[in-house]
Amino acid sequence: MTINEIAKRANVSRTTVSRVINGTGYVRDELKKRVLQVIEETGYIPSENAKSLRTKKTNIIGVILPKISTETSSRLMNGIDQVLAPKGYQILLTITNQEPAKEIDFLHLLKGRNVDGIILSATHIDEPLREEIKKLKIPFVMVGQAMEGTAGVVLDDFQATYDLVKLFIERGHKEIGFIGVTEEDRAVGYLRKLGYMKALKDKGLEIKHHWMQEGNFDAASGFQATENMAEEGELPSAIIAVTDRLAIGAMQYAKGQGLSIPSQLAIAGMGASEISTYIEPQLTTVDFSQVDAGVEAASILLEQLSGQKTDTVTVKNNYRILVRESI
Amino acid sequence: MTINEIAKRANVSRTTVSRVINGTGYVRDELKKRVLQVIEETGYIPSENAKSLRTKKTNIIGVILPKISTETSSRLMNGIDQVLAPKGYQILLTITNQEPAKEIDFLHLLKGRNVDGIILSATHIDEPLREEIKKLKIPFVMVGQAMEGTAGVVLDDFQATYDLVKLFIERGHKEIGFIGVTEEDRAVGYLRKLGYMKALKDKGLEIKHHWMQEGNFDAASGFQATENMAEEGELPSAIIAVTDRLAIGAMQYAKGQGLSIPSQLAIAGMGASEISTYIEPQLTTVDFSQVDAGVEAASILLEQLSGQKTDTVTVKNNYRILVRESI
DNA sequence: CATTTATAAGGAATCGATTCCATAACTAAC
DNA sequence: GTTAGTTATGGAATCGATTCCTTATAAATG
Repeated sequence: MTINEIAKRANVSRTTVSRVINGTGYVRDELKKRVLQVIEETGYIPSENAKSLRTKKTNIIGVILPKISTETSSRLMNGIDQVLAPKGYQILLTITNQEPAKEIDFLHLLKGRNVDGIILSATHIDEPLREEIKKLKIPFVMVGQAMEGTAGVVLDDFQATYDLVKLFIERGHKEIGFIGVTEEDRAVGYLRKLGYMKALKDKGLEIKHHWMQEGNFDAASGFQATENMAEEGELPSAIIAVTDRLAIGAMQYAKGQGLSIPSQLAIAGMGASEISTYIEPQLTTVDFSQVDAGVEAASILLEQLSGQKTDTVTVKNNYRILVRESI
Repeated sequence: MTINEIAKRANVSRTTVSRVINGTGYVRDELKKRVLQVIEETGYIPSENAKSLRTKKTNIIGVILPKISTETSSRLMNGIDQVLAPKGYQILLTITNQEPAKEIDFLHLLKGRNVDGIILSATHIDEPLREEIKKLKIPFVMVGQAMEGTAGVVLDDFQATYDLVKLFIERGHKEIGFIGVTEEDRAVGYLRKLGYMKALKDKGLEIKHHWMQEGNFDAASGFQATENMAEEGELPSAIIAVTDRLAIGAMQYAKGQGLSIPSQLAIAGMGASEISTYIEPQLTTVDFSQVDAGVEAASILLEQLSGQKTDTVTVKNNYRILVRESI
């Protein structure tokens, strides 16, 4: 079924059919009825493809995510969709599975698909990627990472960690351990570590090497990291982990050793995962409100789409420390 | 930048440029080089849009999900993407937010976008939807729900629940409570309840009315449901909840009452959520392997895409009961 | 009554690709 | 030396819509 077919059946020109569908221009009531009738009968659905070839608007937004099965990503998507769907935009989803090269591939691919805009959730960002982004020339918003001259929503990983450490210090802790991840992950690995170190330094506390451990992203490595701390010297009185899962691993270790939380070992995570509310004791964590970040990113994109110059807007998304039983 | 522009700059016809890009037909090496050079210089990316208008293939698969921020959905997406991405397909994602009317809207929308195929994860399915699916005429796979004459991947909610109850009975339990959800959710609400009741009946156990409670999808309602059981009579010796969160609510109630799990109250959930492994005691649950379901659904779709007649294939996805500390 | 102006509808160009068809030159075969 | 096959290229149609332009009638204005 094409517009030509409809035109023929309704005995009008395809121009008229187009007018009826889009409600533009003048069409006699009688013809309009006839056309609508035929459309109804045939179940005709206009080809968005052909339409957007002519109008140069696809109503599709490309989204590039590092992973899909994480609370971070799905919350972000949730926020993005909340804003985009009511405006009639669909989401073309691409997932890099953390492979850096794919980010550039997908940028090309999305451009080739003539998407109206792109939202990129990047875990790291290097020079080639920066280059590609600069030559994009279509509405673009980056989330999770800042980039000069590009609109973005950043989560203040540095400050959040800083504040979390400060909270511990204000509560009297002087020995604060840290379980991080690889610095290749700029936000979670690098910036959070920096926030931790800066806070200790500012408050005149010693940074002990064995109190800084590194895990990957699962609970087992949080357990291991805590064990390492204990074996390489004394356990601190408090531990901050850069993800909730790592924190839960630390909790498991503490429980296994018969240490009471928080009196003998205070523990905090980051990310406000669902688990953090169900674990016992309930885990203190930082909520980066990823949903809001998605909403914000999509909103900025919509502004760009409507022609406003918001290229260099960088919004810092709010975080909240959720103080719960574990500290 | 269009193919015409490239043709002009390379001083060849657009036909030749097309041949170079697609590696079809005959092109002199010299010309090929010249064209590639120009493409490189200009950063030209062919319009998939124009391409698919002509070729009638978009390499896009539409996916309709009830929600995005659930482990079920993101696991499913994970599986789908694993299969589709390597084959060069992109995913156009639409989210109904549980609004039934949107399923039909999105079906139309996706068809209008000329997607090559559609995967629908439906929570319920009524006559209008059935009608729409029948007139689709493009490769289509349904997951989570079976439908006559349509390819699909189903999770055997009935049998899984049946088996879970059977397991309890084999372990000596004679008083088994059930926390369900609204029957409007056919799989989680209706089928699981049926499985529970059938198992009790088959084993000659009494179905006590107050042992069958209904919650929504959060832990609080699981807590509430368990409290109701206790207040309306005696607590059973075991409780099966249709989601892990409900089960966790039940656990919270039990802990609050000083009941030891599993000796005084055995508890099992369903869904194999991440939390289930971290909660204490670790929750016994049913893993429906949603990732596999996604893989399976995408694979069936690929078969249809390659022209095979797999319209009526319905694959039952395997489930596994994960026996852990809570029973 | 002549001349705008609003209403109404269609013809044809256009968007950016692919692909069928025609043509030409060169090589190989009988 | 004609015929057939291979290599090489471009012209033009096509996909399914939108939109500019033209034309025709009817109503309104001076």
